[in-house]
Amino acid sequence: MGVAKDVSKDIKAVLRDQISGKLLLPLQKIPSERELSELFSITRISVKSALDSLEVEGLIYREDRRGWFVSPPRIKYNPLSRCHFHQMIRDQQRTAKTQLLGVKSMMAPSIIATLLALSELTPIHVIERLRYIDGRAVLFVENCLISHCFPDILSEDLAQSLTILYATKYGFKTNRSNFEFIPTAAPEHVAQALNIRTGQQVLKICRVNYNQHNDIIDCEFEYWRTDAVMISINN
Amino acid sequence: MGVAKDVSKDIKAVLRDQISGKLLLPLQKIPSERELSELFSITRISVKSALDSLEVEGLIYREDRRGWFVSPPRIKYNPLSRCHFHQMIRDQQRTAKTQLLGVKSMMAPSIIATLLALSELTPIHVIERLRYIDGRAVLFVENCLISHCFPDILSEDLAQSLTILYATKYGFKTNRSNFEFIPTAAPEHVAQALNIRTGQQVLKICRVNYNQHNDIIDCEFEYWRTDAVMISINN
DNA sequence: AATAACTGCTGGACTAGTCCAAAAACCAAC
DNA sequence: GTTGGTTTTTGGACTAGTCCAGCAGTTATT
Repeated sequence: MGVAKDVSKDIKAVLRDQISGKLLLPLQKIPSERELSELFSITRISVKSALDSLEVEGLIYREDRRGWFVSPPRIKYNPLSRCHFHQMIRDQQRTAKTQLLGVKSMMAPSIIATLLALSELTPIHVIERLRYIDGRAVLFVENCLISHCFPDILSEDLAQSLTILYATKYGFKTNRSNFEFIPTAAPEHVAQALNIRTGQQVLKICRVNYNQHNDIIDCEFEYWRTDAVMISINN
Repeated sequence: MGVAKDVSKDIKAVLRDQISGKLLLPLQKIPSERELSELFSITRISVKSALDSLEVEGLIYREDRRGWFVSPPRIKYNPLSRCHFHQMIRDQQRTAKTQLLGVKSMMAPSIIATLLALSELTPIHVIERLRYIDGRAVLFVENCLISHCFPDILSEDLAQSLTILYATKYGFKTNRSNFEFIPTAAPEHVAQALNIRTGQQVLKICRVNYNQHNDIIDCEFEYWRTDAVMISINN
């Protein structure tokens, strides 16, 4: 889309300034597109364009038909630390919440089968969850578990940390993981859950987990709102 | 921007299909926005919106006033492997090129000083380079070196690997590094170099390098075209 | 043969609207 | 007090154009 250059340079600079100057605080609402277009005497399309650009930058985010809001600071995600979601968020003085969206049991589709190194028709469980930080839905997670490794797991509370559940109920420790971080667009079902537009940018993380015997136990697809996270690695 | 929903769903699906079906090949040009708008009987704005969305997905990219093109496969970037850029690209059967954009010598601004753990006014060299994969500019790099650690470095060929230069000329080995990966928008000078629009999404990588004595020797800012790369970690 | 000027094509930026659907606020009826 | 419509507000999607600037290829000039 027309990305802000001349007319919208103004409004971008003003908003950026207001945000960095703490006049607009995290989670606070920004005036509506129509208001801004009147304030700056430009079309709503140009306003949208400027807001889009600030959104890419990670300064603001939109909620469908609710308005635009200032983004809170990014969470630091260290893939090398064996720390589960709630712990990580708590360590950064933020509050976390997990909501179970649904569970499906099915035969592993080919992409998943390849990732999990399954050679033939194998049943898997797919657990879909939505994670919140400070009350805002920022992460959609899809876990694919090899069913026979986790008998009876569906009767457990799946809103808790799966890593902990693996350890306590099955004696599995996540020994190592393979990660892939891919900036891409949100697929339909993810966009819907995160309340963003289909095709909007997200950070996709594909993760394959190995237990202490070096067996693959599950894989995970995470979709983060890009303004909510940064990857941090110290080695 | 209006992200593709109804009218533009069509055009998105068609292009996606043509690309995955290899009817449109990497680096190949897509029909112009005006042509597409006639072909699908929709406005150019709607076409733009659909193309924008495919761009976010990483399937296509634009070149200013030249047209839209199909993205080649992403490069896998493993931050834990001590492998320099040209080596990494070669290992993936692609061709790399580095172009020196310029060198500045200055006092470290506060952000850099903090990163490099400098306590007082310290001169640094800033080396700006542009990296190409298969002839396409995909990576803008800014290296900030503490000047007194690298006497006379400016007389060297700076288009080669700095890691290698550090080792051969100064006996420095990059022992470990801290990384931060941040999906954000391209600043003005980066956008210009990469030939993308200001404010377009990029993957920003901040990296601080330590030598074998555990001293910070330099820091680096990388800005990747998001469709050109994925981060891959195995541990 | 080299260079400068022209020209068409491309995306960039923008104006001025319209219609729609979801969310939220409001208000009246129960 | 709660429920259930109605109205208002908000962003989503779209139409139908305009003008501009950079790129590339051609043509005319030197």
